[in-house]
Amino acid sequence: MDCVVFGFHDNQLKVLLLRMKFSKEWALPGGFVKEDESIETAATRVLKQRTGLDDIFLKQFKVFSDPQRSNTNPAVQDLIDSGANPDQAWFNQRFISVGYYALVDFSKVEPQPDNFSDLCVWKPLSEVDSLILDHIQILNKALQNLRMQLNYQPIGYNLLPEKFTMPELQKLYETILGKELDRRNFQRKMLSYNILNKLDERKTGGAHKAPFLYEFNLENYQKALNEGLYGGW
Amino acid sequence: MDCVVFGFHDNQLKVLLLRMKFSKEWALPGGFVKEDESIETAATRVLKQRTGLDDIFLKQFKVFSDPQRSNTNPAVQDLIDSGANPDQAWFNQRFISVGYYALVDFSKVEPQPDNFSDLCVWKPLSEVDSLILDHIQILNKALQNLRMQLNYQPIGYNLLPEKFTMPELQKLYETILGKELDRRNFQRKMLSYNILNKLDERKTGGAHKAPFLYEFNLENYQKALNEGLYGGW
DNA sequence: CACCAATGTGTTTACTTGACACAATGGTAG
DNA sequence: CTACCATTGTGTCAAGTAAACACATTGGTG
Repeated sequence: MDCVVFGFHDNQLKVLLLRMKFSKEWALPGGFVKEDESIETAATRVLKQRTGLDDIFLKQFKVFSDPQRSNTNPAVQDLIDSGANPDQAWFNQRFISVGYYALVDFSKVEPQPDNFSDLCVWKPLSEVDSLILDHIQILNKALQNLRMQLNYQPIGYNLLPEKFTMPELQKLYETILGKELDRRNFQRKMLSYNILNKLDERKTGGAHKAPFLYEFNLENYQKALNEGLYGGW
Repeated sequence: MDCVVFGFHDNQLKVLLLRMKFSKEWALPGGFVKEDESIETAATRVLKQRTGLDDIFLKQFKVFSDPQRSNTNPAVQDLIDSGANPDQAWFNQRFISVGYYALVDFSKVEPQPDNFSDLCVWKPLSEVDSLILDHIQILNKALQNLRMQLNYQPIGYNLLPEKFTMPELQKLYETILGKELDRRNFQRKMLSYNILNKLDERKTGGAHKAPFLYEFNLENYQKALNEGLYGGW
């Protein structure tokens, strides 16, 4: 099980990455599924360890099962190094991995490396180049799925603080999509989904006119997650 | 790996099911993933055996990993019965299954039972009630995903013959959705996707006015599969 | 050979989306 | 303290899209 953890900060989409102790290569957070837990449970458990957070938005997006994806594992030395080693050959067998992506509130995460790594940090997407194994493919596929999700499901809860402004939400969308949107049309479209509650507060502090704060209407948000935003037919 | 194979016949959506030799319970086609193949390959291999077809539309939709889903396997007797048995305890361990759904041309399928089953037949969705293990949940989740797919991806290739009429395509949509659509609006919307080639032939034989035949424009169809039908943003 | 169910095609209307205008606000620079 | 201005709040208009509906055409059937 491997997780692509997305966070939003500095008007950038960032991913949580680990640096392997030995090879100093970068990797996605992940872990093995225990005998008595579901994969969801494993993902939740691992993410709790890496970020300190419970209740993370998690979406399973693909199983990676190419027989060649892991049979020569460059991280073997790290694994051995970290003491958890039964037998080197064990690590060099074929593994199947279920890919998840997670959306989290950047400001609430406290990154923690695991036993195989010495660093756990946020990296802007643009600065990610090479990762161990097929992790770069997992990352790309996660991003593709995230963009797809934008088209028919709501996004933002778990990625933004509880209260946020319309411009912040828009920036999030623009960042994920990689293009700019019209401010007024965005607001109209967003409001038409009925997943937002407009609050009576404004966000002060920034220069310029203070924008209103919004929060997600969790009931409708959840409904939209299940049923999709566009009826379609 | 378990597959929900959908076919369209008699204006009904049907699923391919197997009847277990011993317990006479119904099950989805499935199989184990070999050491040296990907899960896709395994699914393709098993479907080739069950249906005789290559090149089937396959979509991975969910991994089923509840630890309780299979640890008391009602099909154990069938497995033992069929000779392929190492050790009864082996079958009673915990299994994880990757769910796929497949869309096939009903008329081209030649159903073949596997080693554990004595029957392989099409069942209308409405007549499916109980299946072994969590297969009924797998089926329901597949159906839910199929309906979702209808909203943002084209469907029909693999489910219909090469040449088909607009009313046939509409019936397919109506069947999957479980509701009726306006004939004229359906046609306009469908044509606007640019995934159909209108042919100069008509389908004769039926009573009443002979409808035109269409075929899918594979290039655009494939593009629409990848990019989705609605830009969204 | 008239009938009729089903198909091909078009129109009208309501609604949605895209492009853009203008007033209001709240720090900031001078 | 005040004019300034980037940014936000709100609205309008035109173009495009979708829903509802009408009518002529066709090809077996009785």
